[in-house]
Amino acid sequence: MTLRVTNSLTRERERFEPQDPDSVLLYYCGLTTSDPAHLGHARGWVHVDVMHRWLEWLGYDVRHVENFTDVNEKIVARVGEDGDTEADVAASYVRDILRDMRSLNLLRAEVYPRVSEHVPEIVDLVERLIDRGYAYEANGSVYFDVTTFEEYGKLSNQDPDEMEPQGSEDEQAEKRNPADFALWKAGGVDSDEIEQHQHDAAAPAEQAVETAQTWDSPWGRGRPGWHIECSAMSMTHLDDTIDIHVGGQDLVFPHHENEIAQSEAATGETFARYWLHVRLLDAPDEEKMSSSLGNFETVEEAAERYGPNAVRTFLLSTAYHNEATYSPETMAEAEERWDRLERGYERAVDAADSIDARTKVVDQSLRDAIPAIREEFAAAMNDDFNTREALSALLELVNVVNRHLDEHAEYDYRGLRSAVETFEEFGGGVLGLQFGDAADDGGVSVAEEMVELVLDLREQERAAGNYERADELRDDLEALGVEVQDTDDGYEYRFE
RNA sequence: GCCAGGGUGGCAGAGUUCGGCCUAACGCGUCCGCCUGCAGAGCGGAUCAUCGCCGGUUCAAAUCCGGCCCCUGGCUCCA
Repeated sequence: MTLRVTNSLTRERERFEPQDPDSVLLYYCGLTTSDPAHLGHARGWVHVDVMHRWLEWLGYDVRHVENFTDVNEKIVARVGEDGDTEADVAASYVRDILRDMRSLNLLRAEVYPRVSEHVPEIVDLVERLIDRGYAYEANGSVYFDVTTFEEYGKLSNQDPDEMEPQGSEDEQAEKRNPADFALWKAGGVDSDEIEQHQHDAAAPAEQAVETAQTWDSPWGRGRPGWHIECSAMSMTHLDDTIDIHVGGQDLVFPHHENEIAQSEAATGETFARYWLHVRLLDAPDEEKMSSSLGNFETVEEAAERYGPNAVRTFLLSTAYHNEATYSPETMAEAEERWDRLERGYERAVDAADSIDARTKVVDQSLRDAIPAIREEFAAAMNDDFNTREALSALLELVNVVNRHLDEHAEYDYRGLRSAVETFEEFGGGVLGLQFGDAADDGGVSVAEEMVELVLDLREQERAAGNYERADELRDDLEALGVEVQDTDDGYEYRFE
């Protein structure tokens, strides 16, 4: 069984074979640090995270690089009146974004390179392109001449002649072809452009512009173009040719198309062998969710409100390249799915813990189901990272466990243990869900002891027939986020 | 206009690459039953889809071919 992925370059599902059979070079086009991260970004992160985890499960050594674009007009537009600078604003958003990533239990990338720290590499790359005849200088700016790269348009399947011009009017005047794009931009940033992106609390555009970073180059002082960074950082931290390049599908053109052109022109080698594009998340009004439309739910809000596991369950409940809509309803459903999964896991753990490891009870239907479910999960992941199906397989495992527990007076120890292992290995290790988080820290917490104290009191009230009082106590605990369930063997509870 | 991707039950969403195991998964919702002081959780059962429309190929089509309708994204900063 081998991994197959849908390659945007060919628009076909292909067998995945990295250059080096033991390792995978993975690059993800990260964020421009000009706004808080929203759920749409999280969709990309979580799917890339799961790809990373699955590749490791398959035995590959994964080198994962994810950039931050910390030099950009939109960042300058966020400069406030309190004396901060483009660099300060960017650094502050980088911190927030890394915090958001941690909150979603993402595996760390090996490197999070920033544009501001790679200007020398960018300048080198631009020089190479000029030397090789693919780029030209004009008034201190440098442009890539798209007519020199025959395959220009191969990713987005477009003809440069039919494309609309890229860049501002001033740029148009100095470019040879309308579709040429900037590799290096002379001078600082334009205050009119900044003004367009500014919010309420912004500093006057003229003042903000003063804080924009510029660097020396062979063409004079200036700033790197938008696309060149990813090429430079990908080559610097990975290699001239990488295996997988992932990004949002909104980046197909022009960003990724331009990356291919400038990278392959510079090295003569294939830039990325497999291009995977994550579909944009739709907002409740069915428009795409995006920073520029301002219709987003931030990662911080969502993680706080629903918890990281429900958020991940939501994002993984749709395959990465399909349409997905965020709404209170779809999110609520994801919460239910996650709850069912976690309860199933906890039931299996509790049941296994409650019995002697030496018991000889065997439930053949349980034992047979588990390898089948494992196979289903692996097949789903290998089929272009079909996380929806993978999640379904795990929910099937919940069914199997529950049925076993309900239908048998004596439990199958080994069967339950392998179910628990499957939850942990696939749900935890691959999908990055965190089971039994609250109870995970070993000893019994004070909170638990106090909840038990209250529940013991409630049992006394129930025994005395004071149901009204008992229900009050249960409601009070519920209000504090403690879910109470009565069973034949007494109460059970869990923290929500 | 050009490029890309979609339209599957009340909702959500797999399956379409390589047609048959799809009388269509998993979940949510609704209804009934078991259990329960009640509730929840769980279990059992039920409800719910001629897979956008029309035509074709085939022993066989959600899956292939042709036409049509509708939707979304990209072509401008955006994961």
